[in-house]
Amino acid sequence: MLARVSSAPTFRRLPRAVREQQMLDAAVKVFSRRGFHAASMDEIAEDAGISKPMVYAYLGTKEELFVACLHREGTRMMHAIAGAAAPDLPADVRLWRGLRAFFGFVGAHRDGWAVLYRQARGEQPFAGELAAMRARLVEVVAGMLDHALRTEGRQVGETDLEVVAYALVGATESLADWLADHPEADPEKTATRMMNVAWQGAAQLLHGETWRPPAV
Amino acid sequence: MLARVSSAPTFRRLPRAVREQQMLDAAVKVFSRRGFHAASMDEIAEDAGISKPMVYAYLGTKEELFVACLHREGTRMMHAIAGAAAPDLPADVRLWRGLRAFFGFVGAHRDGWAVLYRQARGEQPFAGELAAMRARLVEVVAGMLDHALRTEGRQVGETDLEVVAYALVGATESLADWLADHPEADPEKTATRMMNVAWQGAAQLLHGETWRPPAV
Amino acid sequence: MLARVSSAPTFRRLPRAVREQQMLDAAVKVFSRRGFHAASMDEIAEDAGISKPMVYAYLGTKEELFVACLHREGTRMMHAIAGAAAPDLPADVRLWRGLRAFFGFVGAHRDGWAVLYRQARGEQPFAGELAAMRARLVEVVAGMLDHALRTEGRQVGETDLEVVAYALVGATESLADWLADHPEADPEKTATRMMNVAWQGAAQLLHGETWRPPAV
Amino acid sequence: MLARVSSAPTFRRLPRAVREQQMLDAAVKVFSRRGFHAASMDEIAEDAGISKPMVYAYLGTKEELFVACLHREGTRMMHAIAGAAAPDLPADVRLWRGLRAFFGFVGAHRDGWAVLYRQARGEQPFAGELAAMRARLVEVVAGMLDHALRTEGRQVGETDLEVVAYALVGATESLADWLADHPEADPEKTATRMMNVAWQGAAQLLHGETWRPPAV
DNA sequence: TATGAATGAGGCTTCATTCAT
DNA sequence: AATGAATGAAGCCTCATTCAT
Repeated sequence: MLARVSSAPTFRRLPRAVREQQMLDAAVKVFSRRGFHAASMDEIAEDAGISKPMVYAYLGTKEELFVACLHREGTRMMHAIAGAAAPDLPADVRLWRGLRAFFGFVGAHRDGWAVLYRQARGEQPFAGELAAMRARLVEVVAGMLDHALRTEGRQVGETDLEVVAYALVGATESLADWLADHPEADPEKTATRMMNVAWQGAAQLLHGETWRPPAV
Repeated sequence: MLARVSSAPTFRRLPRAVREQQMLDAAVKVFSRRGFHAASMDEIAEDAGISKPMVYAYLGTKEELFVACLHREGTRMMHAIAGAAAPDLPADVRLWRGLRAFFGFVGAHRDGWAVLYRQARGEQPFAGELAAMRARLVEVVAGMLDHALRTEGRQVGETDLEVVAYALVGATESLADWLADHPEADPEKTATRMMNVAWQGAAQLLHGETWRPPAV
Repeated sequence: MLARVSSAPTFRRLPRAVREQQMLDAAVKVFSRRGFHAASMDEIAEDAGISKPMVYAYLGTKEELFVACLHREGTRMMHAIAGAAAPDLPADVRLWRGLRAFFGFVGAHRDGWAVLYRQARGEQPFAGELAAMRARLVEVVAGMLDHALRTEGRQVGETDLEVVAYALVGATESLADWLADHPEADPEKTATRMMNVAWQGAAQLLHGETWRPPAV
Repeated sequence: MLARVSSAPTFRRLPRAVREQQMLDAAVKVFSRRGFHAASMDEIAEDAGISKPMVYAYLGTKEELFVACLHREGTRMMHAIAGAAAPDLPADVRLWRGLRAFFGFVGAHRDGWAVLYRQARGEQPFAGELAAMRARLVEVVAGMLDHALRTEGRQVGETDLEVVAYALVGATESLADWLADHPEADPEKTATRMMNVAWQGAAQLLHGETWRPPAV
């Protein structure tokens, strides 16, 4: 009987950290392609090249897995932004760099982050995770606006600030969606457009030029 | 477990149109509360006080039912807006009235429209339906901007227009979400805030004050 | 083309009440044969000649199904006993008739009740249901003892009564197990034996002949 | 989800006998708390502070492990009883001491033996093991009764003896259950009560006072 | 000796959808 | 017109058990 030739390095039995990343890669891919509900744990496991029980052992429930995806991708995005927009720069520069980094990230992960994020908005169980992420963003943006306002010697109610920040974040998310749907679009150009809308609008507010509803 | 329920003495043999509205009411309610996937045809039928086969006979598949909901609620909203913002008014007045009507509608259907809409964004099968609705909105907004621009003797590339309109619509949707989540918030005030962001930003654009990325 | 001959009465589409009994019959059979855990819903459904979803629709979870079995069989047994031991008879006659009815029932359902009951004692989720049933029995027995004692002009502490009743019930259950495992054994004879142990022991107690631990 | 735990700095490389006892301790604990099926090898291994393959290497299959638990605890109990009830004592003294030792043991291992035993009664695979243990007990009790009968110059059929012994053992088990469920109860008092029921009842039988079913 | 990595198999449960009355 | 009865299909999750280091 011929000796069994040792098979080429098939890379079985990898350490946990590696497998976890493989799983998350697969999960992001499948969740993005199919959506949370239509995605099946079977497909994710198969795509990760591993058996289902391992996915459960390492990353838990389908929901927990989705949250883990959100977490990893969200953290990556946050890092990309934070690395670009240092807190000691002037507000407009920070905003611009932040936006550019954001759209750059989204553009580079067109089938990862943006789609994932879009899925999450509609599914109740992820409200918490998402709210936290968006809250961090809103807070940052509101902080920038507030800082700029104070520099101009002005001040605005907290709710006003929050709502405006919310609108800006919403507009940005909306453009991110748009970008994800238009593979040929240029992230930087999109960032510029958003900057135009955002900054010009905000600039007016900063200068006290408030629009008021006409007397009906 | 299917409980044995004594059938309620409801009115049988209603005309089809009435029954359909009852079903849609129930469907909107259940879809909003549970989300598309978590909603079950059983619950919808029960909530409508009717048997499942009737739902299928009248409104088809679960997906078709959801689309029907989207359709009815979307149409109602469009009517509300269109009725408020006559096309012969000046752009700013139209925008204001449109926004006010929109947020008024969302505020009045906090658990209907906004939630439904949010659900739909994440589910692939409804991309088409939603894209159509948003496209109509974007088109209207872009038209308003374009009209105003031309009045000023200026003109902007089509993509630019679309993207800005997209941003405005996105910001508005975002605030609609916020409104849906804050039952105590005042729709009119929210509309005012949105108007501030939108109009001030747009106004700058209209006057040619474009922000440009700094030379890196 | 030949007309399709109407198939012989295959008895599809039976009313709910009938199907429920069929399911319970199958469930009792399978649970008894395999034990709660080893029993599979698949086998139960197949044995009942129906699809699994119907079982869930009518009788709920596996646990709920088991409880339903316990309930039905327990109730039947209680009826058998109650019908035999009228409350206006003297205590010894009641006890005798009750025991005879009990062992008769167990003997007639050797693969139903006794086995089911035995399964239930070990599984945590059914503690409640079982405790309730046994409590009813213990209460009845204790009542009989108490009644007899009072007739003799004597009285015993409540805990004493409960514990003695518990012991009698335990002995009875034990013999029921024995009977279930010995298909050839005669229920009536077993009842007589149990009566001997129980009544003679109780009789002594009734006459105040208490055993006391010797001085160590 | 398998949490990433830094391995505790336990003592490695213990002698086999020690490790086995650790495992059995853990197994008894987990089986008692969860029941045979709900107990997982994972939890047992973790509770024993050891990896799963070791459990399999030392004690085999889950079933074998359970049997090993039953064995160890049962043997301990038997020793406790045997040590207390020397075979050369009079029957009543033996019975009393045996019962006292038994309930003392159960009381001292409320969450070990009694619960384990209760689990085992319902699970088919352990019928054999349990039957053996109970048979030994029944035999001992029957022997005592027989011995006492012969002392009185009387004799009873073997089945009669077995059944009566079975009833006594059943009553005792039942009270053991009761004791396990009532942490505040006093084992010695429980033993006294059982002795009353058992001995009084048996005593009558020994004296030939047999109860007979009335001619119906 | 000791363990982290890995999986085959199988069970429970749910749901959209349709049939027969 | 209307519904109770019925199911095929599929998904999540868990677990006992073993391999390779």
